[in-house]
Amino acid sequence: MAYWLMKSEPDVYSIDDLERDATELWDGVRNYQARNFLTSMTLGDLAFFYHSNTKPPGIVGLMNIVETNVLDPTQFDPASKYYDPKSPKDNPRWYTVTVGYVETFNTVITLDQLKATFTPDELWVVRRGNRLSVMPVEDGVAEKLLGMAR
DNA sequence: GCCAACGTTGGC
DNA sequence: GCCAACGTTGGC
Repeated sequence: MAYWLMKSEPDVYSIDDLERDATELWDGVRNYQARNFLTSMTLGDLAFFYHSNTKPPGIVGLMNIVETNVLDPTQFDPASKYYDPKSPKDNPRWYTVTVGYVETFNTVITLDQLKATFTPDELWVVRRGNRLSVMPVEDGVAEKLLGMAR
């Protein structure tokens, strides 16, 4: 079982939205490196939910992966902001996962705390200028994060 | 295949 | 709202 970190702007989709919905198709990722991480996820993997573009940014909870290699339907929807007219219908570019709600942490693990605890090599989210929205988290780092959250 | 222009992300 | 970082696009 692997650990991941996935970002979302809470104004767009938050941990509270996921708690309400129970599961959600994680659509709209349009970056190849992030897509490759999504397609390498397996059932039962756990993912930290990170709120970006908010005050304070940080890890707010935990999700699990309940469905893998799901076609992202928004790539074929001209009305969607994630529409990708260059994605071939017979060889779609964008696959993702369905996530399930696991828990909301009692306190946000803020970006400041993350920077104080982990090096940029240990946790990519503290890398300067990092824009990747899906990234792996090493087991040891994940266990430390769970300890900080509880 | 290079690289300038452009668009987006995301912290501050 | 600003702007640094950086991925993508498109002209050549």
